[in-house]
Formats: sequence, C-alpha cells, structure tokens
Amino acid sequence: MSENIIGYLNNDGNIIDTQSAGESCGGTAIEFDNSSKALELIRHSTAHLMAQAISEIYADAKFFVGPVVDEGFYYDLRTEDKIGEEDLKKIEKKMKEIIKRKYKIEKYEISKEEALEKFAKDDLKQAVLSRIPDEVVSIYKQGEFEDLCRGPHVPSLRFLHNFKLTRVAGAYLGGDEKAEMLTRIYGIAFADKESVKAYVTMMEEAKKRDHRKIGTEMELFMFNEESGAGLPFWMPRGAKLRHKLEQILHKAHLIRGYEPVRGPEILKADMWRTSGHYACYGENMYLTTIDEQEYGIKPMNCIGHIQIFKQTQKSYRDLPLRYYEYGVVHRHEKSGVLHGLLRVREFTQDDAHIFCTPEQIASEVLDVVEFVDSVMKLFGFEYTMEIATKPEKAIGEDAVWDMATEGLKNALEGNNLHYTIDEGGGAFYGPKIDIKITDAIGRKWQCGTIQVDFNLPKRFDAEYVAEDNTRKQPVMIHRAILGSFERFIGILTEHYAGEFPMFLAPVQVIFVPISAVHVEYAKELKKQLLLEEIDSEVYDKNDSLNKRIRIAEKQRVPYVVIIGDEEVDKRSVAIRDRRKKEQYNLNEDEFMIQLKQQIQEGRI
RNA sequence: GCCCAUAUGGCUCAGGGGUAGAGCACUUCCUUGGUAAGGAAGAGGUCGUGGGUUCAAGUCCCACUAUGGGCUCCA
Repeated sequence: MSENIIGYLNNDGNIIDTQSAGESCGGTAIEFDNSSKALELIRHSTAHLMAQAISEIYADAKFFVGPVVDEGFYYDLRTEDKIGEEDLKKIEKKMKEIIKRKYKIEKYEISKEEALEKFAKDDLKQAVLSRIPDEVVSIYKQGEFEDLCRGPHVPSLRFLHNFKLTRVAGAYLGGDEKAEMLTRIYGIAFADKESVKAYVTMMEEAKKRDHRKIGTEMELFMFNEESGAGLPFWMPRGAKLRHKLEQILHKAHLIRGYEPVRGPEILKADMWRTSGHYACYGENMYLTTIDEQEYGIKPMNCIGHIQIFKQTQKSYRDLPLRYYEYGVVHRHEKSGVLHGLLRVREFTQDDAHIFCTPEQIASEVLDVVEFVDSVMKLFGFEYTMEIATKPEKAIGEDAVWDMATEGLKNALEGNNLHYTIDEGGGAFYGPKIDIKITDAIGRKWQCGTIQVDFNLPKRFDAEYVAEDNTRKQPVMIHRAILGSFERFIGILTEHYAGEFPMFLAPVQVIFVPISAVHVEYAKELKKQLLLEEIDSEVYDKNDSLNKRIRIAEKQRVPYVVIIGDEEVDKRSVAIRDRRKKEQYNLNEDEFMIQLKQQIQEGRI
C-alpha cells in the first residue's frame, strides 16, 4: 500500500477507507491531496481528532454527531464547562499533541445491541444509535479514544496536521428547536499548510467586504438601538444608491408590461383571516388595534393587489395583468436571526402579482425567470434556483398544489434550467421557485422568488369574464426579483466591495478644486450633473491638495475630477478614473457624454 | 426564541477595582497647494441600560437592550 493512499473510490462513487478495504480493493485510490474526496476523509478524521482532544480536556464531554459539511466539519457535543472562542486554541494545541502520539486509526464492528450496551452511559450516543437502522455498527479507535462512526477515515493521524478550528456555536440536538442545545465546534482542514493559510486569508478578505462594515464606512445605512432591532435607516448616500436601483428597476418593469400600484400598510385583521395569513403566518405579523378593531401591518403585498384587481371588472382580454409595487412589509423575525441588511424586520420588496389564466402560467413564469436572469447578469451575480414544495402549514388541496408544483418544474425543465428541490419549503398558499445568491463569506440568501397561487384568488373571489361569458378565477403569480431592496443592496455591497458601478454609485463624481478660486466652476459642473440625475460632491475643505486627493480616492467614487486653472480656462476636467487607474483630460461636453453613456449601462 | 461571545467619544480600538486614553473624523487659526495624509490649538465620553457586591465598579456578579457567530425560520 502506497504511503500516500488514504482511501479508495468504488464504482458507486462511495469512499471506502483503508480500514474497510483491506489489502485487496478494486477501487480507484484516493491520494492524500486537496481533492474533494480526500478532503472529505481528512476533515472527517480531523473532527474525530478534535473530539479526542476535547475529551482529554473536558473529561465529562459527550459527543453527538461530527459530520463533514460544505465548508469543513463540525462536532456537536455537551460538557458542563462552557466552551468559548478562547478555548479553541487550547483544543487545537491538544490536537497537535495527540498527533505526535502517531496513532493509527482502527476500525472494528459490533452488533447494535453490543453498541447500545457499550455506550449505555452515553445518552447522546444512544440518540445517535436510535437513528441508525443497521444491525451492525462500526467503531473507530485511535489510541484510547473510540467513537461510534460509519467512517470513512484516513489510515492514521499523520494526515491531519493542517487544520484550524473556526468557531463555536450552539446547535439543537438533531436540529430540533424543542430539543436540547448542544455546543457545536466548527473547523476546517486541508492536505497542506498553505491551503489552510489561503483559507484564513480568504475569510479575512471576505470580512473586509462585509456590508455592515462597508455600509458604516460609506455612510449608506444604520441601525439604532433605541429605535429597535432589525429596523434599518437609510442615510443620504444609501438613499441615493437605493433610488438609482429603484429607477433602473422601475423602467425594467414598465418595459415588461407591469403596472405600478400601491396598497396600504395596514389592513383589517379580517382581511388576513380570509387570506389565511392570520392562521398560517400570524406569528410573523404585527397586530394593532384602531377604534376597537384589530388591524394587521402587512407582511406581504398580495392582499392589497387583489383588492385593486377586484375594484373594476376584468375580462380575459385584460390578462395577464401584472401589478407591481415597491411594497414595504413588516415581519416579526426572531431576534437571533437578524443580520445587518440581510435579515431585518422592515423591508421593501420589489413585489409583483401577475393575474393570469392557467394556460398562461408557463409563459409568465418563464418571462419572470428571464427578467431575473437579466437583472442578475447586469450585476454579474451567479445564482441558483430551488423549487420549494408544500409546507406543513398550508391552505388548499393537494391536487391543486401538485398542479402548481408541476407547472413550475415544467417551466424550468422545458427550458433546460437547472434547479434543486426544497421539500416543504413553499409559501403557505403555493409552491415557489426561489432564487438564491451568495454573500461574501459564502452564505446563501434567498432573493428573488416566483410563486404560483391558486388559493388566494379563490379565497377573495377574484374573477374575470372568460371568452364564453362565464366567470372564472384567475391564477396569481407572486414574484420578486431582488427580493428586498435591503437584502439585495447588502449583497450588492459585498459583491462590489463598495465599489459600485457608475449607474449605482451613491456619489458618482467627486470634484477636487485645487484652490478656492476653482470651487465655483466645480459647483457649476455639479449643478449640470444634477440635471442629468448624476450625484456629485465638491470636496473643498481646507485640507492640502494631496490629502484631498487621497481622501477622494478612498471614497470608492467612480470619478475623481481635479479642477485647476487649466480646467477653468479651457472648461475641461482632469479625470482620475479609479476603475481603470488612468488619468486623462476631457472637455466639458465629452465628460457629460461619457458619464451619460455609463449610466446607460444600467439599463435592462 | 435558544447556545456562546461582545458593548469604552461620530468611526476603529487600547486600558482592567482607586473616578478615562490613542488614531481617524469634528471645530478654529495658519498654509492656497497640480495629483494618495502640511502645521498648530481645541471641543467631545456619568465606559449600552438598570440593579447588586465593595470603603471604592468601565473594571466583579445578575437582569435587560443591542450587536456578532451559529441553531431553527425566512426576502
């Protein structure tokens, strides 16, 4: 057996470790490197090593499960002592120490019965065993440390030198909110030291892009303890950025045949009872009383749009009818899940409801998918799609759900669009396609969503007059492209690291007059830009020229424009383009044309 | 909501039982400079809030609020 082989890959794509394979294994060898299969082995074994270290430090430690996940591994455990971030170093040190003992990792099998007896005093292992259907279970052993585990593992501890424990967190036993909270420790491991270093550097770089940090630095948005958690404030620069995004999208909607509408922020509670929100979504809603009547602050915009639909009589000729609104909604999110702009309690959705016939669903869904794609392309986002099916709390019959879910699948499959399934993740009134994009440190967030709904039109008796002069019920497609302005701008901020493209930048041009006599011309230019809806600032503070250029450059403004004698004389501008790292002069007209062109790039 | 951690001037952070410090930002003055920090002076904090321990609490303990990392849930 080669020194560098840590396992084998059989024909089914499963990893067989050297302990299980014996000497005569037909599979392909897995070498000790950073391939995904090798990492799976390394990380799984590192999780065990960590458990061994923890058990030596915390004698009472009991372990639940320790799997490999997308980014590294974790182990869930329980101790009397509290383990904090500080303790990770201590555990790492112990892990290094254990490696030096040069243990081999050995495997043996026992019956489930024997295992139940062996771990009789360990309730967490009992819990693990209760989830295993097999009659024979395997135990992995390194030195004194033994753990119930199906494997696979590397042959010995010497393959586990390069790791880092990354964080401590709480995790419910088995992911069940009602169950006990265990301590979870996350870590990462690679085949070589350089990769660990590269990983750490990457995480640090990603943290620099954190929208909360950049948002504070650039004065885009803020939160305020006295005002309440999860309630964002938009500062002038953030509001300018948001306004530009709103305008780009406004046009994009009109071009695609949407019509703007707007409903009230609060509606009588009975409305929410009719819709099913009160029963199915009530715990997320804020309620209030006005003149002894109960009202609900809207968590969604659909009810308002249905009322607008119903206000005038509709013909089949009116369909599909596409209403859109930048709808402000409030949802009670649990305090622990709030996260910068990415998870808040008040946010604005780019929401639309398409009223159509069942026959029109497929083409409408596709149009929306194309709309989503053009928005994501404009910003250069990679995204994934997920079809979410009927949740536990839901309204409507199964047959209707099946029909709607099939409709979504067909729309995507018919156009060769890849998707995954989120079982039970749908809205209470219908299945949906969720569009997910990834933040700076790899967390996935739901943004856009497309939901097919046969239920609400029925509950509210929405109808149209069909060709044969009968009354029929329209289907509703709920959809959002950005999802919410808050979340989308949060992700945009990380995506661009605050260096927004010209068509989005909160401040698009910053003028630096060389001395006081040049300020007037700069202000004149600023006014001209405003007429073209371009935001600029004149940086005329009493600082040295060098300092003002330095500060201006650090603002993440697309154009830094220097104005001196020469520029005033010739009515020109001296541009420092920080994207292209170039300096050049343009006359006033050329400058305006160039800026306008770049604004056009934001069209979709 | 649950587990763990954190909370010191506008921002970033140091200090660690004997009544507060730095850098940036801010104010005023000098400097009027052609491409990444010119100089000087000054103002600003009941150390998140409320209790407790102590002769004495930013510092130790408890609760609350907010924030961070996760779990669970969602745009």
